[in-house]
Amino acid sequence: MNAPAPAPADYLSRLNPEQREAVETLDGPLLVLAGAGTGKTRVLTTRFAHLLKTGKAWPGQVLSVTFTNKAAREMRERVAAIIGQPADGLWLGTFHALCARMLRRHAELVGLTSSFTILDSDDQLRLLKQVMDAAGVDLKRWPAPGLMAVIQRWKDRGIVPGKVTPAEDSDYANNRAHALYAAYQDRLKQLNTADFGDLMLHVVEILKNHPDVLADWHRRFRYILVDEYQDTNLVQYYWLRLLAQGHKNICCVGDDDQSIYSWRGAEIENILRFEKDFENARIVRLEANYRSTKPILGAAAGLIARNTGRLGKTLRPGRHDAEGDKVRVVSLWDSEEEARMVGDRIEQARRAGQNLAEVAILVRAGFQTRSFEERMITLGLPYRVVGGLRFYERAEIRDALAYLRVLAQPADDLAFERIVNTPKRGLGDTTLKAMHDLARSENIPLIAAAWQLLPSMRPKPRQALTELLQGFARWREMLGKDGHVVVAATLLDESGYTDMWKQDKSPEAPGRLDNLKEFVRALGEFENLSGFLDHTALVMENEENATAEKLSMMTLHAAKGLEFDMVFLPGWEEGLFPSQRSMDEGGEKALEEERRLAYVGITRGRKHVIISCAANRRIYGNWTSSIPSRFIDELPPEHVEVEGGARPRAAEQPSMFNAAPMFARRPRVIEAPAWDVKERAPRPDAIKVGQRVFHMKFGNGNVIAVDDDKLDIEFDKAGTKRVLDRFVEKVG
DNA sequence: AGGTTAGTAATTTTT
DNA sequence: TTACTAACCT
Repeated sequence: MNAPAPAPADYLSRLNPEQREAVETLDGPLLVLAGAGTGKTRVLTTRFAHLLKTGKAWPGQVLSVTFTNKAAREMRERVAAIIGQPADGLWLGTFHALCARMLRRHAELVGLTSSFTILDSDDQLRLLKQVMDAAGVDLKRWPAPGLMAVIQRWKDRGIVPGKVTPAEDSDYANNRAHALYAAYQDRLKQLNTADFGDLMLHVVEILKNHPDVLADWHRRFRYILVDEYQDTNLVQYYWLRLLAQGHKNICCVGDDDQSIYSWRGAEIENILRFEKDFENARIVRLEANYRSTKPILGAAAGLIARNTGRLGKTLRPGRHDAEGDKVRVVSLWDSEEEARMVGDRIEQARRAGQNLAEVAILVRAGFQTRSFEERMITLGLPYRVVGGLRFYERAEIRDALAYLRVLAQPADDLAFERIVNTPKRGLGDTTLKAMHDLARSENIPLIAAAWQLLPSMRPKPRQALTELLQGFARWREMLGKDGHVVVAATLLDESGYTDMWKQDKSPEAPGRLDNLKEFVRALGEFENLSGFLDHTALVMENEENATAEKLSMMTLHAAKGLEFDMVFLPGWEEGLFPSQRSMDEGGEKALEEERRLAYVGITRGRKHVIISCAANRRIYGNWTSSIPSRFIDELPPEHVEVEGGARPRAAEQPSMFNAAPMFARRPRVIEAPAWDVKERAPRPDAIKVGQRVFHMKFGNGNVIAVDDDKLDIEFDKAGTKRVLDRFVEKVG
């Protein structure tokens, strides 16, 4: 380790000049702007190695932060390979895992003990409901999830209950949001628990208010590495800034063009402001892309150039073999035809030898996968849907976890409440209410209240409850001698929980029993119960058997960081993508985020990208017609090949009739108009307001507004719709 | 206490 | 269309 740095190190010679600069600039603040596919992970891990090889730091003196457990695991593996030993003692992990670790050491400074438990989102909501209920809030009028979102946003911004400024306040529940926030935080402390947001919030408070503690951490961490910096929220930024104050050696890697989580509290300003935040900061841009073909890069670059407020960065092909097919844009009549088109092309590609594991369908919203799933089933093409419910979020796993939590922490009211009547024991609202009342008035845990209430209960519930309480006493005793795995299995059997699913006739029941077996097995990988419980709270992920050759379907959000040979991007229609809802909420900023999402989608593809839009789509049971996404028009034509009737909308096309105000604001716009001129030029019999028309899906109606080729039509039967003029015929 | 039915709402979700 | 919740009945 102490060996002098070897001459031109071998691992450096494999890097391109900009990557090398990012690796070798070790001291001082550094922002690495890493475009998609430019070797970000390689830079991150090589930099870690370089820190060690140059003797600048010991492994334990480097703090490496990621967002996902997956990224943390990958980095850990690669670092372990570099240092030639298991990377166990390293400070490498997700923001939340690292904060949990720090908080365990200083818990008492924020009124917790070091054995605090971490709440999952389910528990958070139930607890908040109780708090609101106790405060007399009408939960129908003010649903708890709304307040939960407000509180989470506060926590994302590092705001503790006393510090809610009027500007940051919410009028939720008649201006009681901040009071309820305070009550919720009190309750969390009483239960010795922290929710996800608290992990960051508490640690930042500690570092802010206890200079001695902060100095300790400064002594420990000489170098800080941050991945996906564009996704950090304010409290994460505060945390990093506090920790970096000591040595100022902070290296943040990210891409402002891939910032797609603002709705989760991420502040793109963090990355945009980097140079101002950290004095004498350097910026290195990684722009050589080793992943995709030229047309794919050209299309992506042209699209993202429409965004304002970028740090600026243009991907260029880094490979010599980057020639390839143009990006295809296919327009179809309806969503069923779209699903057929995608299925057919995948089938065709497979016949040509394409590995299905390298094919993906990326959608804006989860529900869109359904029509593709149906299609793949009919065609017999194997697929997997990535995302959705994660292992530890399944009801049966949460129930089993709740049993174990009561075992480990009898005072865990939320867990006890969850399982007290699961399986059904005849203990309903009335019994639960009595327990709650007693627990609150005596200030004791629910389970203690339950013991006290036993004598006064009616025989039937009394017997059921006695059995459960004695069960816990017995299982807890077992824990000392039999080991946690045996106890867990016994507990699930004796409590009647497994029987509940064995008797369940629903088609999911067998799968749930399998999950429970897997759960007990996973438990065996941990030395003790509390280690396992921490893991499940922080590592909520699916372990995928990625071995099988299946095509993948997922949301664009879930696709960030992945790559495929062939990528389908369906549903590029106004309203769906960009999402109307987003734009209603966030305006121009939201539109830019949608555009970044489109950019992320296109840059997932190595060789083939197929974008499609459907003129008609069934949404919530009824047919809705839509027009192609503006993002289709924004693709540089020279990199795109259009199939079907998709055309750019005239508003953004140079023409004698519109002055195209958008061009004025956007200097870096595409020059060439050359789409399919033949198709759009002749429109002799333009439709006017008041014209009676017929539409294949909606029947007859009257035109009430005309916007170039888009018509607003009041249909006799189907209500008012916006459709393209080419789908209607004049009547009368 | 628990099951049934009617009404309503509906993105994205790294931890 | 579906999925979840809240009121309603047994």
